[in-house]
Amino acid sequence: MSKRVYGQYCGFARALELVGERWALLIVRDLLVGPKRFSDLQRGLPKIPSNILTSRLKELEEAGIVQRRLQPRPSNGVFYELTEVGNDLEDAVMALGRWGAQRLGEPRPGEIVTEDAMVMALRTTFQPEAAGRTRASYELRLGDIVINAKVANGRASVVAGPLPGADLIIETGPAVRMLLAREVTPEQALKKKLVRITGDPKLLDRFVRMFRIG
Amino acid sequence: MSKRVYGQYCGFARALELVGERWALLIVRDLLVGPKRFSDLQRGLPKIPSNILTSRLKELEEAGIVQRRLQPRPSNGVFYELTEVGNDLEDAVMALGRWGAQRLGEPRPGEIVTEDAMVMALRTTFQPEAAGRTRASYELRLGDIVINAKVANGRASVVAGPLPGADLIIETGPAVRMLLAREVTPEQALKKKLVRITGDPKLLDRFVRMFRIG
DNA sequence: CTGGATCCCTCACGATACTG
DNA sequence: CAGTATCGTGAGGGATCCAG
Repeated sequence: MSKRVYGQYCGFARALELVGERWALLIVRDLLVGPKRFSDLQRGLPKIPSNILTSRLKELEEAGIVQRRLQPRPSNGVFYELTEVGNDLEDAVMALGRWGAQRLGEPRPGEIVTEDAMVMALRTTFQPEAAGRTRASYELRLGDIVINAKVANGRASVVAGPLPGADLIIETGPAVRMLLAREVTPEQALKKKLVRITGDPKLLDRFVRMFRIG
Repeated sequence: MSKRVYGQYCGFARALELVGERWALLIVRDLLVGPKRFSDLQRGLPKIPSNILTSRLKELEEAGIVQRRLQPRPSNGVFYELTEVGNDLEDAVMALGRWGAQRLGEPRPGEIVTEDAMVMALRTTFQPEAAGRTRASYELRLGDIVINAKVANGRASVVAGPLPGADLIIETGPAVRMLLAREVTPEQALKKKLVRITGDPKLLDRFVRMFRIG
């Protein structure tokens, strides 16, 4: 990493030296959702070669962004988690994600959706002002990916996994992007079967007001 | 660029595909300050090989982030400027710059400070809440780099160049980082001759309250 | 199974030189 | 000024192998 240097005394350049390498910020993105083991990261980043993952993790660890933790029992093994410094990258990751989401377009052949990406996408698109005093919980299903979001007090908590008792269950696919980007209305999306819901349709209206692209 | 792909249908991954290549975001950083010609960019990024600059500019243009403009007279030639899409990267650049500035430390041997980097650094560190109703103008000199900042209505306009009639002139060097990071107080900085001012010292206190790292 | 290490191959990157 | 041309290197990609 010491060779990949920009030669500028500048915070932004320094940031790129630390996390600008290929794959590095995607690893951070997944770790922002929660600690993970090596193989979890591989699953979330199917196209990363294992040697690259190894060296990125080592670099991120040396940079003080990630730390290894030996899990006791059960589930012995090594876990990787963000340090506080690493967690501070959240703002930057969300800002870039927000920008990218606006230019996402339709999925390209072979592109996959992962659980962590979806969690971060929802966190990224959350609009606190639009939430107001809303209090609602959602379970969002995309294929076999299930995540959930709880909105309260103008904040959203988005994590992986199902949420029994959610106010609304939304079943959808990659077309959910069109919904969040308001290229279709909730009505249209339901009619065109881009989404299927279990619960009060009004909660879907609220959802697209609180989580949106652009 | 089409080969350097992450295979994920995710806004953040898409963003990295568009601007994640080495040097790309540094070019964007400089263009956020204003349109530039090829040689201006080279001057601001002394370590970038010209062929790399060429191909990055081409990629950024194809991605709709940068546009070439043929300048009529005077100063015939090609100018590069950000499109609106490119300008929308400002939030992300500032967020990353803010993170990096906190881990900047002391300059490494051979590291340089450029005008554009300094302009963006000041924009990045501006804290609107701390500005309040302040109305002040500053000229900041680092070696032969001169930039200026005007603060009014809770907003700061930071651009390159001198500002005749500025309320305060601050002459300093890379040690300005310690000041913005509040590792030294303005008093100490003046006493240790890390900065020299022309104008009311109270304006320096205001300055470090409005522009700060961390 | 997890958590890597090792090998090889290729192409993108980087340095330098040169040109319309 | 605004780039090409050329060429060497090494990081990234992909497969395979191995230890606990």
